[in-house]
Amino acid sequence: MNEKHKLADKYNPKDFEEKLYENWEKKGYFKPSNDKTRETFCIMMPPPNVTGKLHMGHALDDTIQDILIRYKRMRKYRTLWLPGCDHSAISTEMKVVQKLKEEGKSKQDLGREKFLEEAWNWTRKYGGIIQEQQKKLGCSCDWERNRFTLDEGMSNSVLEQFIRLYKKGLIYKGKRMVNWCTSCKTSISDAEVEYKEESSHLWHIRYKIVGTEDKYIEVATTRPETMLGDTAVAVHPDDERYKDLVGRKCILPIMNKEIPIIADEFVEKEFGTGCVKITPAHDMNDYQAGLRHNLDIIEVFDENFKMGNLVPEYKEMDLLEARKKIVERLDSLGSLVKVEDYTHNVAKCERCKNTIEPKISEQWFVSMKDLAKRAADKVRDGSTRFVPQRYEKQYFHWLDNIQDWCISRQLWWGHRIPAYYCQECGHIHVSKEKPNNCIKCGSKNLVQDSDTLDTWFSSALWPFSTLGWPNEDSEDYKDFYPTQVLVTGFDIITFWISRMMTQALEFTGKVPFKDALIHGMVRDSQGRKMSKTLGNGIDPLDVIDKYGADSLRFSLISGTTMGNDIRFIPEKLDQVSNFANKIWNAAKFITMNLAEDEDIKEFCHKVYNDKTKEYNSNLLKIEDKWILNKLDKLVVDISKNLDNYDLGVALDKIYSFIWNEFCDWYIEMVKPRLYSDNYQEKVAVCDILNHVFTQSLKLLHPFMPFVTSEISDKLIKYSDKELMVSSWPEIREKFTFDKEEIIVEKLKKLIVEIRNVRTKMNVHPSKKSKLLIMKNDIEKEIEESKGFLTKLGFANELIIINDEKEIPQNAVSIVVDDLKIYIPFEELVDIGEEQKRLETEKIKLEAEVQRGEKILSNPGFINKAPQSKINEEKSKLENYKQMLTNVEERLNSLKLL
RNA sequence: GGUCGCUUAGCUCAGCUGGGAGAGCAUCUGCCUUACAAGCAGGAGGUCAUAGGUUCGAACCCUAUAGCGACCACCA
Repeated sequence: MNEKHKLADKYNPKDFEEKLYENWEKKGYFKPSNDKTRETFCIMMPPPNVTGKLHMGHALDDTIQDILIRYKRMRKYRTLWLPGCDHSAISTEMKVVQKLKEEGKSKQDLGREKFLEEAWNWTRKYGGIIQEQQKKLGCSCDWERNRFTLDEGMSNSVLEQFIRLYKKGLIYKGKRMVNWCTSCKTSISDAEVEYKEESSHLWHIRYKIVGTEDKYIEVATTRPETMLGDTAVAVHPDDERYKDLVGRKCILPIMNKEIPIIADEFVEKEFGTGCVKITPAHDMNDYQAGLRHNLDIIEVFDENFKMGNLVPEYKEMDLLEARKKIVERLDSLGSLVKVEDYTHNVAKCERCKNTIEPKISEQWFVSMKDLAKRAADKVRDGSTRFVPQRYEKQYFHWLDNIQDWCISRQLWWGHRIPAYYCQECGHIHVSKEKPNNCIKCGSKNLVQDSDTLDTWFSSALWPFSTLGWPNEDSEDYKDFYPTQVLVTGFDIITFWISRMMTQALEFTGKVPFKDALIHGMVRDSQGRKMSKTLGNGIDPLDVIDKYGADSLRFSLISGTTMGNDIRFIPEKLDQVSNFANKIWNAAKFITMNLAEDEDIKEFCHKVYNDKTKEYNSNLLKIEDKWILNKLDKLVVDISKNLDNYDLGVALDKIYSFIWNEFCDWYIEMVKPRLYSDNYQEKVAVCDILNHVFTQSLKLLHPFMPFVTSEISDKLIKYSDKELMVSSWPEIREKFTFDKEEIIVEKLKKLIVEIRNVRTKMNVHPSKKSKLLIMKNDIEKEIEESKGFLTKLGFANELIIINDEKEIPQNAVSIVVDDLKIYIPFEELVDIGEEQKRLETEKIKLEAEVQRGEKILSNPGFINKAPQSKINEEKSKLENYKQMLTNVEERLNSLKLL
């Protein structure tokens, strides 16, 4: 026996998963085919953080992509799944800063050059861990095309992008109020801010109205320390309470300064006292109001967000401490009216969770309005499609309300902004290389902007920069762009999808992908987010280690719908293990029964002709035709599901085909032939078993690549192709064996009935009896199916009878449709029980008949339902009537006994 | 406040354009049947959140309500 045929005794994923992967990679199976006549199918992997580790979200994302890629590869598309990593500016920089801090050093101590060196070292050391983990998951991506957002090519794309946008006037520099992370010390975009509820207080402070002795205007604030920088108090223009105060002035306590009382629509009358203090330097709304009313902007804090020098007493004081002091002072001045408890949302940095402060600073922006409109239109006209469609609303909402995109970050790790400032005349040069002289004044004293670009600025180019853009003649770009589908979570529709769309349309004139496939979030078994703080995260690597990658993949896909969140239920893993084990055992059974090599070579592969794609009917028994027909239909179904991204449905179908049809029925049906003395028949059975099983494994392969390959590659002796590079089963338009399928389904029902009757009569399985079957127009098929009918019907003999006279007087009759079977009564133990059983059945059948008659007498149904439906109901009714008659007959015959 | 989603068996979820309620797990009964006890064969268990509407017919379409969740905006 050839070594290749041997499977291990038990399913143990550790024995083969890693080996298989290495082999696939070594053989170059992940690379796109060289056959350029084939249609291409390309997915860009959303680049994970280079510093990241694989979590369940990635596992889901990668599994979905791998399924699609493997499927299309087997469908003989020229598939490319391009992997890569993102330099993830803030989080990497944070980690390196942290490391330096532990060594007692700071970023500034090192200087930019050294720091970057340090960051690169760090990246090389810790980066790429995630890619090793993706390999464990079985991701069949082309590692030779692996990209990193900071590599040379990608950096060049980014420069090109910046310069082109700048020259077009779409990038500008401006002074704006931005979100400033006080810990990362950089601006961040709106999308990177998250809000957290905190309990605090609402301080009511009164400002004395100028020209009065004891009239005050009362404001409510959560940040009393900013009052030093107030430049106005605002009320709503329609607020009757304060109407006469508008235009007057009040006195800012502590500062003893007169500030105006203004009216502005943004004030909500119902909130607090209806009066707002305006601090343009430290609040987004106040800033806007300040611009509208031409107010002074007075900064209260210094650049480190300590108190500034407005009141020398507070200089460099911590903000919270200053708040305390100022409140005390206001209290002593009699300006503090009351303090309320209050919970409100505080802006936090998404990355470092520290406080965000609004800050006015000079930043680079991309003007988004026109770009956004184009991006939205391309989804509106269907060029790019969201799956599920409902997510396009989120996309539209974002783009229709777009703000300009702040792209500069005060970080070092990233793409440095290619802007050079002349130190003499201040002229800004934007170019890839540093110019030698200022084109305006000729000075050689040029200094590059110290800021870097937002991470998403480079990610926005991912679908085409990875393929060689801006070189539009590059082979990959020509071959694979635009890509087919982008797979990602709904959380980055705004961050990423919308930006890829805008940039792709601007630079390539095409949408970057046809479909945006959006999946949900993986949650814990109680539906909570997996998070470090809760400690409820499940490490996919642990799962792989314990259950194997296939099990993890299965548990993430089975029974789920695209776009909905997924609860990760550890118990599901047991289900998969059982399934894998089931397949494993089926494979063992088939290998075990395979005839010797020489004979196989002679006989096998006659049942299915690879070239004509036809079955050789002469060699097929009825049950073979049944399973083949089912298989053919399954192939069509699953292909359709996969094309529509209904992965969960597809997986569950193949699962139940393998288990419930192939294993539970077909293998059992075929056993008598397999154990028979007719050698030729035996080999034919092996051939069909082999065929059906390997075709099923192909269908399962995208979902569970390892176990299917291990089995198939060891089982299929006659194919040179390994499973992952073999062809998808033939998708047929017509099914050859519909008739046989129907007959076998009837026989199955019959067998189930026989077993039921026996069970109900407490007949032990080991007890065999005769079966008599009434001759009808499918006699030939019955004859053919004698083998399995006998085995599964617990019979020692099956006799076809022609005449009712041949029925033993005391026999149990079982009727399914037009099939009638009789079991001699002597084995039936308890007549009373049988009578009871039949009576219950009679009641059921009577109900069925009633129902059928009711429906068919419904004029609405008869007039409006489709004819096929009506016919269906009619034939059902006929069947039930027939069954009812039979039951009644049997009851009568029992009574005679 | 705006938008969207979810509510189906004890648990976790399917249910693909309206036509007799499904799977896995759990539970119960009977089986060590020579691939598999990680198994086989059966059973029980659901007013499909609630209330209306459309329809001959609704888990599915429409309208409201409730609970849960997400996203966006705002939160002085």
